[in-house]
Amino acid sequence: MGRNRATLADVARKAGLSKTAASMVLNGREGTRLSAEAHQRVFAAAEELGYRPNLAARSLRTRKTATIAFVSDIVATTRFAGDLIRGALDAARERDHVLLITETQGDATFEQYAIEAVLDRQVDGVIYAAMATRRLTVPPAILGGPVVLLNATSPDSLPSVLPDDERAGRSVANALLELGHRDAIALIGRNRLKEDDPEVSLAARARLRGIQQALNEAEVSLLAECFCTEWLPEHGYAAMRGLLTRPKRPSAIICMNDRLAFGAYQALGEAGLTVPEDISVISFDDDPIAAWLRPGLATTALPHEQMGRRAVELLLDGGVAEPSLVPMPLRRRRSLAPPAG
Amino acid sequence: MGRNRATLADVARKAGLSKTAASMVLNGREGTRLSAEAHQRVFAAAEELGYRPNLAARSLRTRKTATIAFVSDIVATTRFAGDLIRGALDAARERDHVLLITETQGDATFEQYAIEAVLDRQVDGVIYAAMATRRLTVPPAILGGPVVLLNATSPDSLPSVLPDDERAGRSVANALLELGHRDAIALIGRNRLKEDDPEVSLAARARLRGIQQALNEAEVSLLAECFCTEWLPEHGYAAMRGLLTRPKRPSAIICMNDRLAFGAYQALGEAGLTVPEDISVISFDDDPIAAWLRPGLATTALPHEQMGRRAVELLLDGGVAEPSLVPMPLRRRRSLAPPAG
DNA sequence: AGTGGTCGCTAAACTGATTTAGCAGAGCAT
DNA sequence: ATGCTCTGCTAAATCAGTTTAGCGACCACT
Repeated sequence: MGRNRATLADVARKAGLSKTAASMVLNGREGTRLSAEAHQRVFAAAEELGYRPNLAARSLRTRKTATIAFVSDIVATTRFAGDLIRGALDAARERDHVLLITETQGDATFEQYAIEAVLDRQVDGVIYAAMATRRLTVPPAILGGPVVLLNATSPDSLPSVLPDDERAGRSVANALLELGHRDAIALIGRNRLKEDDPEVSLAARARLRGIQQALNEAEVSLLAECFCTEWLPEHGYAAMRGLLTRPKRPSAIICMNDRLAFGAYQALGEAGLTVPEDISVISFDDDPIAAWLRPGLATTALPHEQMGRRAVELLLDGGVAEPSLVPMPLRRRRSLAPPAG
Repeated sequence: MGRNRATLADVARKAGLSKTAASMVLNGREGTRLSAEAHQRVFAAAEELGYRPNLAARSLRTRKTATIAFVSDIVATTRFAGDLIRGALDAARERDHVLLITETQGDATFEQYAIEAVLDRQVDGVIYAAMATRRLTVPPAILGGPVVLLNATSPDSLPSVLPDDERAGRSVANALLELGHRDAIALIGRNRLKEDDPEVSLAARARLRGIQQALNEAEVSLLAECFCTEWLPEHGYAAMRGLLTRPKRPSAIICMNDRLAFGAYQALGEAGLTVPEDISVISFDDDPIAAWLRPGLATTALPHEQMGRRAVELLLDGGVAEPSLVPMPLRRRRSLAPPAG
């Protein structure tokens, strides 16, 4: 890979100057008293030789690598991970940095390995990302340098980036209230484990809190709440079927995520009901499937790209210790309508 | 990040030996005549000091970084990318390597930047990956070192990894033939552009060829073929609606990917038809949605994790120039049944 | 006694950058 | 003539490893 590259010494020789001079010119050092002509000659020589500095040599000396580690539990394999990484990649490129990606797969041995691998490579900082928004404890080994938590918080009060699920909860509830839904709103996706254990999820609790705040302000209470052991389509399907056996049919459904909503759609379709004429549906995440459903599913988007970007910004540009909340925009699609009758 | 780490000199001093001796022992060099006792002392000292070599210093000398560049057009943001990356990550870890990830976003400037960034970091090799299986030309700059194409081929006859779409096409057609479908099989997703331009897609042509081979062998011809401008749910939906207006209703549908099949399901649902009793459906990709559909969608899985793994293996363990085809396993799900009546 | 070979180990060069410390020459004042 | 400052530049150290060349002690053989 790229042998015979020109070195700084080559550039200096060609410019008829010392390595010191060449180094200073190319790094744009202030306060050196090198002549304008010397500058010219160095730039010309570097250009002509296609000089690119050897970063291994540079970082040996400076202890900077212009490289950020992106360590995640399992995020790189999630449907959403791409956006997290893309945002980070973009922000890193803008700052002339590059991303070293590793995955721990939630396994302590792998984590140990990943941490050592990135520390050995002298990365300038670590982004520690989680798949599910949650609280976690970071391995002490990486605390020697800058760390930003992505989609996670920790007891160590490190800078962190989280989606603003609580506000998203309010948006979702308000979207229904504005359309006139009041006494027949049902919720699919309650889950004690997710709501109570911050190491499992922070999103469930925050979304729920947001929804309840908005409903309380409007003095509305939920018609029904369905508990689901997981947030997968099959659970949304089962919950929706359950709701349809009740005496009073809901006018609108809030699902805790899009996959549940997909399941709900399936149950509604089988029951011969149409969205949104018979029932409105709204949810969270903006999974790609939300746009594919017929009609399109209104939802609040997890701003993964923004979050990845923000994490890099906090890491390189410096950031505060309190969590940085990234807004989740409401995607209005055709699954919303005023209540029938 | 990791200041005050012990250096080789520290280890050597503690062991009462020279840096040379310490280096040789720790690298397990054969043919040095260092005593067993010297080995002991070095290992003990390294262990005690928690010594980890500085990789910048090492690679300055050896020109090896134990780092692989994963350069993709836009793959890192696709739903499937995660698996590609995970496979590569796993294989890399097993070989004590790490992945540097960049994206070109199909933009020449970004590509230039990405290539320079990875070459500057002296990576040991490059995996050049594409989102859609296709032919492409790799930037000459990276040809100085080992390169493997992932999900792509190039005119340069570089080692490459591709899914075996043609065989998948045969599996798909055979699955239907085995169930007794013959004269009422329809195909959704023909697309001249994808079939004819290898720089757009290699998958479309290969899948089609496989399907036609299997049908020809059974002396069966397709009832209908629907052309789609894209392979998105809405196009599958439209195509399926079109098929249902014809005099003879198909007994089975082959969709060129799962998103089309999802659209087809939607149209079938609206028409009050059930899968698989009225119509069987089978497709390609094993998008997560295939498992979420009701009934589950039979499909041939893109073996992304395997492919990522294979790419690293070819890169580090050496590989041949002809494309390495990775089988696409058939996922049998409930969307298949013998033709009605 | 001299020569050659093996054993166990080390000094020093080398990789390619950054950075510190300082030198030669010009200009000016005393 | 001397001392001082300023300008424009460079030699050499440094980072932390790997690698080359070779040294001294000991033994065996002629």
